Amino acid sequence: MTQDPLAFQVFNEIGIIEHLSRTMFTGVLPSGMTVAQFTVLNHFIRLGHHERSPADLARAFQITRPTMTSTLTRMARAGLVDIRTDPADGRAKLVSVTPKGEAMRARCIAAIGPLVPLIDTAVSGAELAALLPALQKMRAALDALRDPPIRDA
Amino acid sequence: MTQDPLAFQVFNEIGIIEHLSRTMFTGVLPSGMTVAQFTVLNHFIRLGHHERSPADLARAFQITRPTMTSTLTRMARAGLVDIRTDPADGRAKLVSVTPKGEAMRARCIAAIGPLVPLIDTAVSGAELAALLPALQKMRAALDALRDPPIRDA
DNA sequence: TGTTGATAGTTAGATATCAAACTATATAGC
DNA sequence: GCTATATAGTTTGATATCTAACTATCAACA
Repeated sequence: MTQDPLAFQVFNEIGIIEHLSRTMFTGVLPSGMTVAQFTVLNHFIRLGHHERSPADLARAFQITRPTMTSTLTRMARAGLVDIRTDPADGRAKLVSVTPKGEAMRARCIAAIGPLVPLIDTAVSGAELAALLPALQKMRAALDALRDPPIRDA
Repeated sequence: MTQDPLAFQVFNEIGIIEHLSRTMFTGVLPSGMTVAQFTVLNHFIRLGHHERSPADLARAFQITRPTMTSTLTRMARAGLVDIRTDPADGRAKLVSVTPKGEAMRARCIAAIGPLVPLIDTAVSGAELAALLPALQKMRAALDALRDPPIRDA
């Protein structure tokens, strides 16, 4: 039962929590919305970005470019983002959030809000506060483990 | 930047760590193997189970039955598991790991082994030890948040 | 015994994700 | 200027995952 290295036990718990929280979030998001798409919308608005290239976004989220192409294509089809070719670089494109995308992000935030008190009943603020710095440190350490250190976007 | 509720920041870090660790694991697994399939093999062998129904497995991993059907179908096709109809229940099936499946599990364990010292350079054992109980508690609390409390298989 | 509701498994269709391979454009070096 | 390498984006084909809907079987109960 506990024959696993400590690290694997930790990763296992993290995997389960990730799965539970993702399911919880997805369940309350507006129909058709996904965590991945919300994350893109949220990234722009939280950081005040206007335009970003798909490659920038892929790096920021640590996903591959093909994955980003896929998600952005769907988001553009749904009218949540605009994509134009970068006038300064023929290879690149520039993505921006449409008003519809901003409205969708607001709807998602509103939908997620009620989860906070629910989570508070399950996990105390003190526990979360204690966990956060340890997780941040671990994330940074694992991040640095990968071959080419990548800077955030 | 830090306008998110504490819980969301924690979930965000957990999501990133999950992604990094999954990528790391998948990268060293034998070609064609996935974390999901390894998890099934490991579940049987670690717990000493002989036969389990797909529904049992789905419950144990907190995934839906269709997902389990999909993964088991591929595993059976690859010769890693055997699936037979349950003689005692016409609806159910019984899954067992084949010798080939056991060998594959051993190969995966061997492949994952070298990751341990690598991870140790990034995260100290003390940090992991401190994290584990907090994560276990959080996982249990989130688990209990879901509607019908489900007991482990 | 026969109907009703619960459970098991599957199929269909969707999204996110990856690796591999490909095209197009930029940049560096000679 | 030209070639070689690097970077951006896409396409293809695979897996895992979900929800919705469907079939089959079991179990409970009137």
